[in-house]
Amino acid sequence: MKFSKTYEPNQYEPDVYALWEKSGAFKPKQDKDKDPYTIVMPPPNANGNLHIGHGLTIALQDILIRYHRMKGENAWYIPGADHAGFETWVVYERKLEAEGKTRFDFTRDDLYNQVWSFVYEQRGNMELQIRALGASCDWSSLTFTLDPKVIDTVYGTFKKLWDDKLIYRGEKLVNFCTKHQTAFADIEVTHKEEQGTLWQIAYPLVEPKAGYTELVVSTTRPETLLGDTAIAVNPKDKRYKDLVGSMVKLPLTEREIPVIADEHADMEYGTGVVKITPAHDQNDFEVAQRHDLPMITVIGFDGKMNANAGFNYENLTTKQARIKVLEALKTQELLRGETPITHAVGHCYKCDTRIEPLLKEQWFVDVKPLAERAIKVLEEGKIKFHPASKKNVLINYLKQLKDWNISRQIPWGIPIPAFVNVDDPKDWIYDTRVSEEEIKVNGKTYRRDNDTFDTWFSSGQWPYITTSDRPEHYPTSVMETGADLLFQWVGRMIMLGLYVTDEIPFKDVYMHGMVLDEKGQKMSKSKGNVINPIEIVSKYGSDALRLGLIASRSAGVNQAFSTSKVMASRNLCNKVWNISRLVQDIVDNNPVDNDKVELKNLGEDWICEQINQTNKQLQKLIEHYRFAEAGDLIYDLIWNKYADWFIESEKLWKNTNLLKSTLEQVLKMLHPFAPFVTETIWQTLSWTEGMLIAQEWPKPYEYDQQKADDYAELIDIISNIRSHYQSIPGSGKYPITFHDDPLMYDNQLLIQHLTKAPCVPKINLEDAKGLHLAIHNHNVYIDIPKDIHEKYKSNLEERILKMGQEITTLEKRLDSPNYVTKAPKELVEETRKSLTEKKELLAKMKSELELI
RNA sequence: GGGCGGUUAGCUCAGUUGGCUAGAGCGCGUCUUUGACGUAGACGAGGUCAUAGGUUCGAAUCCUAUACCGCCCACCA
Repeated sequence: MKFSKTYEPNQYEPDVYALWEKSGAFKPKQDKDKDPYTIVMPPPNANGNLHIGHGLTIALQDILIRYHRMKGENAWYIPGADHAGFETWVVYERKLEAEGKTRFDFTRDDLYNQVWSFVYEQRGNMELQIRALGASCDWSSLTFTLDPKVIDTVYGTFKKLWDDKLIYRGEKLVNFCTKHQTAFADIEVTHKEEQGTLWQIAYPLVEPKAGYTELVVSTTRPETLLGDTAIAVNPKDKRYKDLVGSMVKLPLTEREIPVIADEHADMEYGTGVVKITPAHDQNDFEVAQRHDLPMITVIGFDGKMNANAGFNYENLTTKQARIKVLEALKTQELLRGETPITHAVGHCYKCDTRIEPLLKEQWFVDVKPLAERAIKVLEEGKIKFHPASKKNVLINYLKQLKDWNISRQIPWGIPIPAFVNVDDPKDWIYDTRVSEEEIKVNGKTYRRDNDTFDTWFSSGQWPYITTSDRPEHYPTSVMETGADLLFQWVGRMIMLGLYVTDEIPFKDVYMHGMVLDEKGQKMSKSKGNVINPIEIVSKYGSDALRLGLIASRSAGVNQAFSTSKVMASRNLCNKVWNISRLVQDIVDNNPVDNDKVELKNLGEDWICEQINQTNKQLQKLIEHYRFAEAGDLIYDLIWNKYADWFIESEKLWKNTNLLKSTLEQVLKMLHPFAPFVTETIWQTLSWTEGMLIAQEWPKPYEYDQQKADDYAELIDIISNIRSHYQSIPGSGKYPITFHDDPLMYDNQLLIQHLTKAPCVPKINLEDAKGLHLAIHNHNVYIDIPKDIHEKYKSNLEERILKMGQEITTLEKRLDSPNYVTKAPKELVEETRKSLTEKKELLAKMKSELELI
């Protein structure tokens, strides 16, 4: 293969990925002497396409995996696919709807099979996209969330919770979406601020008492009045003290309900009297439990009023019922007023339907003991969080966590392995024969629960399910996922991990923020501002997307996507490509018959120093999850050091073996960040063997520090000369002269080459003329004609002024006795040194000015 | 109501335990057919680090308050 003039990612990426996959490089080594390093990929929706957030996730995880693989660890990156219960179900149900069918036309098993084939058709897409992003994951260990081993483990956990009495079947208020016909966990409900109305309604006392004939309550949902079973006042409320125990007439009905005393009633709010509708309000439900009140359901699962609401209201939607109730109240002169309010209302996160709290029998996990254990390990710092602040956020969440409803009324998911006695609704048994609708046990007939598990109940067990074949990889090394999943996923993995395995599921948690659109807005299909990662890949290359995504991004912070960063990254890839092209060219034209790497020129020690420093720093940054800084660092090495100085210098020196060696090191260090271009180069270079992905992380060079420092001085000298060349009036370049300066003398050619000076002769001191530059301890002259020198005077004066200011600053600092005594010695010493140097420079510049 | 985060160059953002002249990319200006790269090279301009106090020899960094902007959680009827 030859190097083309520009790097065309599309031409190489698919082949390179195939090469890696075929070679088995993605499989973890089984070397017992090496540490395992494990990352479980958060399983993308098997049915969906990847979004830009996946691009970020995979970039971060793959950087870690490739780095640790090169460090010689047994790196294992485990891919997954999520059946995404509710998400996929919504998509499928829409499809059914389009075909004029509903879920009720089929049995659960039929539906399950249909969705299975539907997902199976789509699944390849997602996996291809993961490949396009360069994920070096072990495909042979891909786990689908409905694989038998997942279901087995989930059933085992359910049974263990059952036996430990941490699972119970309870009739409680659940968050119900009447459109999707399923319940949700609390965390899945989206709360939105809404404008509403607060109506004041009078409930007449059966027997007037203590000067009252009626009590006025406030409500935002008058239609639920039909299900009221009490009204409550605060026990400390003196106004109503004597009324507690009295009965009021429930408007629009024939019922009479009691006045009770409960803390829930807020004396400050409205009249201080609150209606209690236990079957349709979480607080009221709790009040009813305390006071043993009846619960009357007046809204059905279809979102319409039911028979309990009375024949006037039955079958009306809640909206219609509200209007009718208000009209009736008005007619009966029981409406006492209305005020507009803003309040938070729960909505279905998928279809935005208002969530209806309804009484329903469901399976609940008693989370308290699980949460307590999780809180303990978190407080002990056993799991490190990036960003660190997420730890306390999670602890606070776990402290107030309520019991977890794990039943979902959708067919697409893991069936709950529980059966109920057809003759005794309290008699539930655990059995995994979920494909049978009815089973017989001990002569009794049991009917299966048709519900499925909440997806997070199975995902919450992901780390130990996916690593079960190689237990040495559990606990996993790091859980990298989106910050939005802290509660619903990370928290549950910790709780369930501790409960089932007695171990933490992962040692570190790294949470990335959301990738916003270029304007900083959240991406959404409805806004039409979604960026497709695969489009970016085809336009700029996978490496460019990765580097662009990690740039300027820190843990947990939402940040805009930036095309300019992607382009800058694409340019870097092209730069490395061209560096390699040149190096290959030099190697071809300057063959050597050995492979001994020798440092022969100043800049060679310097580049070795720079590579070593970058290597050391890079490792530190990756290990601390500072990806953006790591990306910057390697960019800086390649572009500003390797290409701009070393390669430019090597055009003169042509140290073939060193060029080979340093290029290899640079490619290795860049590889975790830009795997495709670096591997493509590795495969194209004439002398490299094997695959870059499987190379060892580079070892530091030995070099001469003095020589490296000398070259750093040359860089300053050359930069200084270039800068002056630009600011000297006119565009002419003039000879650079010096006298008695070994560094200058030894590097005349280099200086000439890099400054494009016409010549760099050594002269006698008395012949020195023109512009005098004093850089470090070097006296350099730019031999400009006298008239131009005159014009240049103001420039010199400016520099003198600036230098004077710098000196004053340093002097002030050193004059302060506190600084001298309290600041670290080295720092003070450095300040002194710097002051002396600057003073010398100033003197030189002043004498220079006098000469003009 | 509770909690978390942000405010640094024209734009998007870095800046780890306080320490030398506060950085990057893009953008901007001037110059450049150099043995690879114009997706390039050289040079340069641009910041009172939101505001006000405080701690300190020293603050973008720590503390307090204020303003504005985001996000998350929450049953206010």
